[in-house]
Amino acid sequence: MSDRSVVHLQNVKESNRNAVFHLIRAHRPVSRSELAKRARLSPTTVSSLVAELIAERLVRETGVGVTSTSGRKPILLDLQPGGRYLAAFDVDGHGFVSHLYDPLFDVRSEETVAVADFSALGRLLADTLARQFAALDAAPDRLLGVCIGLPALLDLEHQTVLSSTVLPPEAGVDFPDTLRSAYPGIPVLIENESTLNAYAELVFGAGRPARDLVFLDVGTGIGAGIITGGRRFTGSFGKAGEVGHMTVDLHGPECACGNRGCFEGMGGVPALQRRLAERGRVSARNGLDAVRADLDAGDPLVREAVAETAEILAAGINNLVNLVDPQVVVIGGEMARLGGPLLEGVRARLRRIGLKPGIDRLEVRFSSVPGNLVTLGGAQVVLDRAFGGPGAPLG
Amino acid sequence: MSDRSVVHLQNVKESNRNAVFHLIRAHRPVSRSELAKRARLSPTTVSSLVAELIAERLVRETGVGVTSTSGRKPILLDLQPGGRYLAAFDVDGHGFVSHLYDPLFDVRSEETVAVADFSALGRLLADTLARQFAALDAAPDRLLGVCIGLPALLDLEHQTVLSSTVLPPEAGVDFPDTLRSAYPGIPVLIENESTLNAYAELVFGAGRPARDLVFLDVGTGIGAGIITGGRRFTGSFGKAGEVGHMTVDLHGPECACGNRGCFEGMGGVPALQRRLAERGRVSARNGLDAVRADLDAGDPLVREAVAETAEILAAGINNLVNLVDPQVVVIGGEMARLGGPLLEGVRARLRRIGLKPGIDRLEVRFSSVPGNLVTLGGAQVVLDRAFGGPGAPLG
DNA sequence: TGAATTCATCCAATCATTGGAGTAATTCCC
DNA sequence: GGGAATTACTCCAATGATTGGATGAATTCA
Repeated sequence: MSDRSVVHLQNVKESNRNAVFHLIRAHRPVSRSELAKRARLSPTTVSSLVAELIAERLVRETGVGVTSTSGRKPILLDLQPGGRYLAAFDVDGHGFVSHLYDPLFDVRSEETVAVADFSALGRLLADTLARQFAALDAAPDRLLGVCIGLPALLDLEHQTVLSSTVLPPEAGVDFPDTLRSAYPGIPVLIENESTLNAYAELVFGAGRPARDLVFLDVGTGIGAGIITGGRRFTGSFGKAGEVGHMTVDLHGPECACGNRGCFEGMGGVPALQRRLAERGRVSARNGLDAVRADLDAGDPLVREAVAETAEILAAGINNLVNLVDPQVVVIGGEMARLGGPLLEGVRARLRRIGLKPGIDRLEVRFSSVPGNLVTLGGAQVVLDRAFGGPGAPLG
Repeated sequence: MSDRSVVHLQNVKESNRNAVFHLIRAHRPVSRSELAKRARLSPTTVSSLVAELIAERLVRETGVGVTSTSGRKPILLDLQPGGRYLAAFDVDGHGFVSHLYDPLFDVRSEETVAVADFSALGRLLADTLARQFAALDAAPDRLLGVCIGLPALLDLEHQTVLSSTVLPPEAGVDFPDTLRSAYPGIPVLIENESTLNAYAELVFGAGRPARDLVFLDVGTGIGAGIITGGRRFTGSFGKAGEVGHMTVDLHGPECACGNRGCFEGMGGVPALQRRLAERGRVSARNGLDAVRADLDAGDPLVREAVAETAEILAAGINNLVNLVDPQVVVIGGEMARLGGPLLEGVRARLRRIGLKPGIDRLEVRFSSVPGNLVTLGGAQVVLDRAFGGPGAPLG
């Protein structure tokens, strides 16, 4: 660890190449000369680094730009669509989605696979990826890396799966290694699903750019993905964000975990359905769309039940805000289907109970990113790994 | 921000010089040859960097070592005691302590100042420092930096004081600037007191080294200092760790903040005194030493009251553990005077309510660092700033 | 006493960035 | 329309930092 900070000369070039890549991504299309100014590198250096990026199929020249004054027009550089690929899987208890992105984050290939036998998960992931590459008529050395998004407890330092309550037990913990041996030399990363949700919202989400963000996944259970200082944060044992069993009511109802007044026991979807049932408003379907309809129709008893849930959620959010102090909290999961009425309830309650004046600067919203948050976040993780993004190091 | 990652050639040397400094600090006394192996730098480079460090009075040759086998004996390098200084203040509502450390973290000068007129705080800090340097007969260019530890809300990005409920209002927010103009060119940093407590425990604390740690200051109020991934964490608005008003009991007693069942309202010292009073066990003195005595004497009613407090504390700690997932939680503040009986109560309760198996790996203890945690942490912050430690960058 | 070993330094070479000269392309202005 | 000015990019020699190999110094072992 202590020798991490040592800079070996060959790293300098790589580091600057990555910096130039990030600058192109952030300001595309952009000229060499502008890159030199932004990076504070000499034009010579930028030219040579750009030449490398072009040779690696990451960047291309894309025409000429305009100058506000006189002088030669700049050659604009942009990322090369379809030049290299970022693979990301979104795995759940039923199967997985595989997305192949290019560095522009356009989906170049998509496949959804229902898994019957999870003991073959590793092979299925590898085969799917191979199929997708074959369909694109691209060589696998065009792959920059793979990220597997998982609803599981992970040891990120050793990149191993510890356990999961969502995946069938026969999935085991070796499937990332199966993928690794199928693609030797290509980084295969694993990351927690909630964390990827949060990361995708941070990187691709609307609103002002944030460095600290919490994604709250409210469904049957409640889990959180946490970003602090622009980095994915998973805690020392990989279980940061396991907020479901945070105590919000010492004398509340008993939870399956043995404690009382757990956040997910009182704020999750089952608790809402219980509140609806108590009021004689049972929604037969599992989904909450019917509840949303009742809500919009103005049913006062349904409103009451949702308002109670909003209060619980606000209390839990307030707890995590007092601890993590993010700029943005994103609410996702099944509960988000309740839409505006729920969100407004949470916001109003938060304004009442939160610490002033910080609470007024907090942004609480639903997801604003189109597409699959897990694979988007996963692709960004792969990009970070390849080009030294904020969450990279370690390697 | 994006041009941060660019490596300019002159940074390479500085970065490696810093790496060598850290290695000397970590493995002292140590030879050039061993440094080269550890840093994976060539012997030549190490020699030249060490020569610079010696010229800067940071390092000195300190004799010869032994080789397990044959061969020339190595010249051992060590930090130079009293060569350069790290200044750190611990400011509270009554005055401040000033400590001058050397890079070995030996206190070279200590002064305690009671402040009558806080509007002159900046000048008092500067004068105290000048007096200390004069007494040491050292030039102020030997100062590597200053850190002011404050019980206040801070904007660390702009290094400004936002507000404080502990400091008298006449202290204002400009006193760091007064110090800055008194010592031009010397970095004057500010940092939150709780965060420094946590940082000092992380860096100097006993037990296995941790990368994620929470320091819980339990007194009249409850505040937390948080370290994640070895970095001081203060959140986006500087208020991370304001756990005092975390809800632990939605139907609990009303708090001054307007909510019910706040952590500090139920787990702080006043709540304990209330519990004692309810049982006819009033400790007249403010301090908890008398309570500790009753506890040790085996008074069952006092034990009961302390056990209740331990349960509340465990619930709050469990909440923050589920969110931040640290390896270590350190309990400090007035409440720590209750010693073992309280700690055991908290641990036992945590084992019952915490998520398995993670909770069994969590270490909960009192402070294990002798000396002033705030100035120790502050001195480390100054060192980080000067030599690119984990929490440094930005500059 | 000599061979082997380890530590540290000197020196020429290497790698990456830099500054300046040189070329290319475009606008301004006469 | 053509020259001056301006901006973009590239070639080339120079600079700064690290490196590898040779050299010298100090020590142990046989």
